[in-house]
Amino acid sequence: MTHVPTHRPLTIGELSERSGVSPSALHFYERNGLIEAERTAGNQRRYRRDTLRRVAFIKTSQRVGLPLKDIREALDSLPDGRTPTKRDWAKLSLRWREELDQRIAALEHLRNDLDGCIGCGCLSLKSCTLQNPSDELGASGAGAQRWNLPEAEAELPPG
Amino acid sequence: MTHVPTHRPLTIGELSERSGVSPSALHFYERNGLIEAERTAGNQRRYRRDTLRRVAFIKTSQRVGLPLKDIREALDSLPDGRTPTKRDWAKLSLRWREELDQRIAALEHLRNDLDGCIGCGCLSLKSCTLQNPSDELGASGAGAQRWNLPEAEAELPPG
DNA sequence: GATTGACCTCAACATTAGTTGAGGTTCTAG
DNA sequence: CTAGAACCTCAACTAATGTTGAGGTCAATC
Repeated sequence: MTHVPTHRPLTIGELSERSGVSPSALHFYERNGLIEAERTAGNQRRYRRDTLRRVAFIKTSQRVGLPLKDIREALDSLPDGRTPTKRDWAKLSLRWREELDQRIAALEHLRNDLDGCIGCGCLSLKSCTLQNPSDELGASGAGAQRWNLPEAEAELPPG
Repeated sequence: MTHVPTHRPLTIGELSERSGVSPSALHFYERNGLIEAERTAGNQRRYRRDTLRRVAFIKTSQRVGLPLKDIREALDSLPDGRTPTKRDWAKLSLRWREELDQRIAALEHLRNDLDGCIGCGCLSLKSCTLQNPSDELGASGAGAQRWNLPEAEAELPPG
């Protein structure tokens, strides 16, 4: 076996291949403060190996449905070691879990409404539950959620 | 009460107010073939009243997570009466339900994986379940919804 | 020392779902 | 008839999440 120094930093190609994230996306993450890299004398990126874990965290968070902005905040909130440790991950993943729970609950609620409306066909803007989602997510808690819901119910843009 | 003729077509302002969809969005839907309108002599839009139902259908479909493209296809697939009738709605809502089921299942799967990984902290790109999505959200991501945590106010630096 | 693949930056484009604004017209109430 | 609200079109912009390409440099190999 060739001796491959385990601590050698990763090139962008290596990080890309190992993480499954394209180089252009890695550039993008860097521009947006999600990851960082040292540079060689010739200005090429060299990633510390724990960047792999960082990228893994980003990917998982995206799967949960979080926008990069929030993921960045989460990462920024970590003690300055930055890349999530086991302990960090445990904490953050609990938060992610709550988000997931809410998301699932909202979809299940919608499914219920949908079931109630199949065969009804009213789709009434006034009375159909499906058309009046506001109480739904409001009731489901924290007031934190907001999807593409029609907040326009209250107000239309000023003429 | 003033006598308001029930069959008078709707102006865009009326449709907007009654549907909770902004005029600009209605324009947008029209440009994309989701709704249509007749015009007055002076070129203003007049919507048949069943457009309300059509817009309701669009909104609900969006809540399920479908992109407009798919919603348009569904509408286009209807017998030429176009705006979904009760019967149409029953058929389509069954399809929507399947969509929803899949989305929910995918999220639940993810939640399971997340639970399995809390405290594990590996986030290994090779072995962690979380890092190896089995075709879950990746495929169904067409209309993947994003939920914004409202407290997240920080901005990403300009691209 | 030349080649070649990997890398660099910067700008533009892609997609989805719209919003905003400028500049002009129509409709309706008084 | 006129004022003002509502409407029209068209273009440009927003936001998120990147991708693509042009033009040029670096690094490793023959």
